[in-house]
This record gives sequence, structure tokens and C-alpha cells, in this order.
Amino acid sequence: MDDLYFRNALRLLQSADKVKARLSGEFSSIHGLSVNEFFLLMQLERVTNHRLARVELAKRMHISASTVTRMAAPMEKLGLVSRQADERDARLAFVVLTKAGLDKVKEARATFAKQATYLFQDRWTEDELNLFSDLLHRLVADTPGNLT
Amino acid sequence: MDDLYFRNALRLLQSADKVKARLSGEFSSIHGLSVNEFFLLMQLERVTNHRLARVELAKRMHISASTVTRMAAPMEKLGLVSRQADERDARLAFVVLTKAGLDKVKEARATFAKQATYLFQDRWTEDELNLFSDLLHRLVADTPGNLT
DNA sequence: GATAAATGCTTGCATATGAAAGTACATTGC
DNA sequence: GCAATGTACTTTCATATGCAAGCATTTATC
Repeated sequence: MDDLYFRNALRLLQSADKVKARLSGEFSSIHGLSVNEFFLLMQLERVTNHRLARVELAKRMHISASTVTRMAAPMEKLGLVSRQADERDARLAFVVLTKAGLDKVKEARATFAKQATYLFQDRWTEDELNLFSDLLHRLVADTPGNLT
Repeated sequence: MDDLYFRNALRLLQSADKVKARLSGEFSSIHGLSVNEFFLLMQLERVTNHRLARVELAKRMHISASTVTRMAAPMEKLGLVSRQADERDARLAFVVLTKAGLDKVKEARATFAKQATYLFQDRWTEDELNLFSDLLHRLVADTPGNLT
């Protein structure tokens, strides 16, 4: 059994490396976004009011707070997100998805979906896809940033 | 169907992010190795003569050649790997696993296996683990660096 | 066999990221 | 209500990494 756990964890990480390597190239050239920036926009897209405090965003994305600060800055210049203060707590600085950001994330989603299709189509059956999805869901279901 | 592809790719990347984030901390503190360095050692461990040319290592790990150069340097100073020239082709510089490197990778493998066990145990059945493993295998089977 | 193209590696530059320190504000304990 | 602690964010520093240029060597072409 131990070896089975080991093999699964290893294959999970290796598959993800491969998929990410493949996505990265096309992604930034088409949309001017990195895959991680796209993920950040998706986090905002799915929450009420399309906004999150920086710390919350960091937790959901498994990255540090400083990374959020620095990822948000250029996207703010591009007008994809904006900064919003909290009325009650002056420490908070929300990252808010703008209309332009919402459009962008929809565009980028199409590219992502296309690549995902190339990846899985002809390799797995629909039943297998559903099962895989379900299994992974159990790994991330208790994670606050689960996007699916 | 498109949405199913999308969801699977997304969950795959998110799960990997989460697992990697969890591994990284413990890993470097216990073994003085990053997860990526551990992966590099494992690539060497599994091939004949425990050695690979830098370019070949790069392909198998989905990283650039320059990254291999710079990852190998500190590990060479630690004595985990050594450099070996090719008799026929003077351009080649193999990265070779040393005895110390072999010991280290075995130690680190135990940590990795322990974390993998925490992750999957009680969440998935043995049948599911086998199926998951099989599905992922189809994604990476044609990849030269598949470690499993 | 000489020149051109290709290959393997390293280095310089730019970007991405985490950890820790710094700053400002909020909350707690008395 | 004030000091101590905690929290949210930013900044600084160190590290990791890809890309492109550079160098050495090999292979291909003639």
C-alpha cells in the first residue's frame, strides 16, 4: 500500500508539472497572462462581489502574501483588478475584479479549456473523467480556494 | 464534455499546488533538499549507471537546461552528485549520483512516502488508488521522465 | 577536409517567489 | 484608556527559474 501512495503522489506532481509546462507557453503569448495570474482572476470571479482580501487570496492560492501584493500590482495597471479599502478595517486592501478583468478571465478560460481537451480527449473515457474529477475533489474539497 | 475536461485539468493543477506546498516545508528542513532536487536525484537513481546528460535531465524534468546546470552545482558541492565527461563527445557533462546521493534519496523517499500516505489514506480505497495511478500513467506514460 | 549547421553546456539578464523585517491599524488584557 | 499582542499589507533580501546569447564541440554538406 505504501508504494501505491507514493506512486500516486509522484504521478500527480509529475503530471501537473507536465501540464503546467505545456500551458505556460501558449498562455502568456495569447493573453499576456501567466497561468498563475489567470488562477488569481478565477478566484475573484467565483466569489461574491468579485473581491477578496490579499491574505485570503494568498491562502486560497497556496502562495505567500507578498506574492499576492506583487501579482496584483501589474494587473491593476492593466485595469484587470482594482484596489478597494474596507470601511471598518483600514488594514484590509481588497483585490477587486473589474469588468475588463472579467472579460479577460472568460477569454483565458477558453484557452485553458482547449488545452485541457487536447490533454484528456482520446485518452480517457467520460466515465473515467468523472471518476478522476471526483477523486481529486476529495483532495481539495476542504481547501478554501477550490475553484471547481 | 468540455466542462469536464476543464474541471479535471484545473483540479489536477490545484491538487498538485496544494500537495507541493505541503511537501516543500517539511522536506527542506529535514533533508536540506528541495522537492525538485529530490526529483532530480530520483531521475538519476532509476537509470542505468545512475547518470544522465544535463539536457536529458532537463527534458525528463520539464525544466530548462540552465536550471539543471544551476541545480547540479550545489548538490555537487555537497557530494550528492558528481560530474563526469564522455569519452567520445566532449560536449557532454553527465550528472552522476554518488553513494552519498543514493543514501540521501532513499532517506528522502521515506519522507515523501509518509506525506503521500497522510494525503491518500482514509480518503481513497485501494481500488481507487490503483485506478488513479493508472489514469495518470496515461498522461505521463509517453513522457521520458516518468518516474514510476 | 573545410565550412555550415546543430548540439550541449554555461552565463547574463529578467522575472517570480518565499521568508523575514518593517509599518500601520485593530484587538485584547489590565 | 493604554500597553501588549495580533493582523494585513508592503518591502527587502535571497533563491529559483526561463530565455537568449555565447562558447566549445560534433555532425552534415559540399
